[in-house]
Amino acid sequence: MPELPEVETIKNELLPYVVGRRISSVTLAWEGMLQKTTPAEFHSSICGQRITGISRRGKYLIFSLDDGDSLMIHLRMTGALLIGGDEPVPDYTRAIIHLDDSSCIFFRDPRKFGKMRLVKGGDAVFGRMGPEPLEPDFTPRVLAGLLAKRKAPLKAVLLDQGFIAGIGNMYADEALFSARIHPLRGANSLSREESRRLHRAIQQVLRTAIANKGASIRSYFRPGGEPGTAHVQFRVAHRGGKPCPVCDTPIQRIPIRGRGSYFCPKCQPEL
DNA sequence: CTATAGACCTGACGGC
DNA sequence: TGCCGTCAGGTCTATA
Repeated sequence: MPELPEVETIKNELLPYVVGRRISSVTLAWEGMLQKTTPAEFHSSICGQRITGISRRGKYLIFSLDDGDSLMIHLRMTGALLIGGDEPVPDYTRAIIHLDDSSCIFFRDPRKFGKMRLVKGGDAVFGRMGPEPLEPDFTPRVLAGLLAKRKAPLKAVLLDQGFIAGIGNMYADEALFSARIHPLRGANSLSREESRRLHRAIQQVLRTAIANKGASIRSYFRPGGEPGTAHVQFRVAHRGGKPCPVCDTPIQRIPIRGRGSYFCPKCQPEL
């Protein structure tokens, strides 16, 4: 499932294929993926525009278009953007963005959770969104300040995009393991030392995953169709019942806020 | 303001 | 073999 490292990889690998290309048309196989736009409005706005760049904010991809509009794409759980030529359309393709060199981008999404939105002029609009965890302004001090304001379980807080942008279920678990902190700890209960460890763990886990081109734990594929390899290094995420790589204790799985949360009960003690 | 529950979706999987 | 229930989780919306 695409989180920050996966979306970053998709952006990086899509970029050389689409920058400078003009969008000739868009085929919508599932109109429910459009947000705040009718299909007619969407088509008339997007067709003919040239793609000048792609950026990422949290888990959003933003395609910049040459008359100042932005195409925002969120892949949610099972979305993928695949570079296509004249091969048959992949299963579960919900939209096809046709480009002027007769290539295209397939928006494949088995569960239909993914969203597209065209924003006219100005900056792309997001909901409440916290700092980018890999930007220089995300300092240990900033994280400590944010944590102090929240008393919900740390796991729930890390998944809140208004707290930090881009972290999802897998990387929240990996970061908490790396920092040796239990996922149910109240966010405002961390010591200065623990908060510093968490800051370091978040950055290290995300950077490593980007270097490995993302984690293909379920339906994530890179634009060329290849999987990523970040999941090979996962130490707790989706490893329920398997031995902890540090102490051999079986990895536990508990639901927190409706999400499966994996951790080592010995390396991440409750108190 | 924070916190939480439900809705959106459908493939995969276990039990009978 | 097939049917059915349950689970997976990112984000938006509604409610306390």
